[in-house]
Amino acid sequence: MMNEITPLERRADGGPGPIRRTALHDTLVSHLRDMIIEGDLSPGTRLHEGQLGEQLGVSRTPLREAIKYLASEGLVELVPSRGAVVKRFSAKDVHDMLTVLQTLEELAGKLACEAASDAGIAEVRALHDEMVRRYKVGDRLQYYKLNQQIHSAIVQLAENAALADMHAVLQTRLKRIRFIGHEGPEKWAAAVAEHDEMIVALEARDKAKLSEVLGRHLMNAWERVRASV
Amino acid sequence: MMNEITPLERRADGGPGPIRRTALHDTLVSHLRDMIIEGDLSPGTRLHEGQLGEQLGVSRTPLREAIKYLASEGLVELVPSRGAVVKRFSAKDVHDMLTVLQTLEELAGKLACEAASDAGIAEVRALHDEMVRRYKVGDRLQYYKLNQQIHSAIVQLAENAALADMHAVLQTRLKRIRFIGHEGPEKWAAAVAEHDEMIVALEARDKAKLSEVLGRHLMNAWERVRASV
DNA sequence: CTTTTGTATTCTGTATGCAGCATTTTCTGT
DNA sequence: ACAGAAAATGCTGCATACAGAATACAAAAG
Repeated sequence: MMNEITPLERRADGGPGPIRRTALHDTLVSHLRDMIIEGDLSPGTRLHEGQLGEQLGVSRTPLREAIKYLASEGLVELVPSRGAVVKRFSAKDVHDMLTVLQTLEELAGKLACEAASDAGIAEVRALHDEMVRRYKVGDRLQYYKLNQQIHSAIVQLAENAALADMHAVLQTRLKRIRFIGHEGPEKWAAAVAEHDEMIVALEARDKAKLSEVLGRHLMNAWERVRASV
Repeated sequence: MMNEITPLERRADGGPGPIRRTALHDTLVSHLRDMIIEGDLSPGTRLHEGQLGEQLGVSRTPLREAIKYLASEGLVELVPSRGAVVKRFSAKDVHDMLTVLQTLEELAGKLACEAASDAGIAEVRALHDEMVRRYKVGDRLQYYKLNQQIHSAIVQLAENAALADMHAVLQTRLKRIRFIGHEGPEKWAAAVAEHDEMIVALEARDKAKLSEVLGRHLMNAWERVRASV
């Protein structure tokens, strides 16, 4: 990754077309979040208000507001009188997050089997098939993205906003890690196999099974990334 | 509740003594959070930047930053071009939150039995005894506060930062509700009895038992508050 | 050469000002 | 009197400006 830092798309210019005048706050938050996740802002980096604001083409005020938002999300840390730094996660932190994520997904699995519509399940199946396709081609990036989407989709099926919130926060915090985690072929194959079990269990609405597989999947996730943390 | 809205303590004056120049941001966040929890700012209320800032004796800038922080925490909702309003929770929202909280506390119970020091457990016991004392006297407010503290303390014993974070967010969101929930004598007695089971299980480091009791306790919590939501 | 202290610069924290959007009030035509 | 339009008001969103804290640097003392 390590992209150049680019100014935000603002479309404040009189360009034609439907002006997506999305609130700057949201845009900034997403942008910064992505920069952190993708490693443009690595852990420990100080978020320099003046400099960063200039690079993004935004004044300090909305930038500071976005930083505060991300601080509450746990991606950056606020140091009094010294600004904000990108939070650094220890191996234990990652393990802890995965432990909680595991519990949440087990719950999501149970709830999803009860609450999901057939159409919803079909959508997850579609994502799954697409992911397997990417796996066979060896497209790691798209594989990862679809992988995340599937987990999020299952959580969505649970129809529990609080659960979705908590899951999203942890998943975001972990994205930076998972993004890096490059497992070998055999572990990758194992992960795909687990996903296969997942989708089958979901389609069968087998609560216990789905919950178990999701839990196991995340336990193994730790094994897969522990080396790189 | 419904206190007067008071200006923040700032100690910017040249008063003697160790100046607790705690960052204004943190102070503001806590203050606003409390105002929301205690009902000074009820759900649906618009957070008027100018007015509120004047009442608190703070300019709009830091106030806006604090609001953004609380938005990420889920206590307020940001409406583009129309500011922020205190988030309103439906009965389903509360139920969903309790469901997740239940799962998290079950996990916390298991981890606490493994990780807790004897001293840590003793502290929880002390809180528990104090709570029972308050119960017998009928001091509802202190009872509630100690109740919350005990749950938080058990989560702390689990030594899992991510778990503590998620738990804190949900507990904060729910505080507003629980604060209101005034159960009758018999339900109150039942709750205390459950707490008794909890502390015994914790002292015995009985993972399964503690987890089970915590889960049951929160299921019952829903029964206790559902009427008032 | 190392350490310390005073100064200068840089950055954060807070306040204020201005422009644009939303809403409400008022004016006008029927 | 009533409906619609236009003006006016109030508020948010963003930018800028100023003050205080922290850091970096440099000069002087040991």
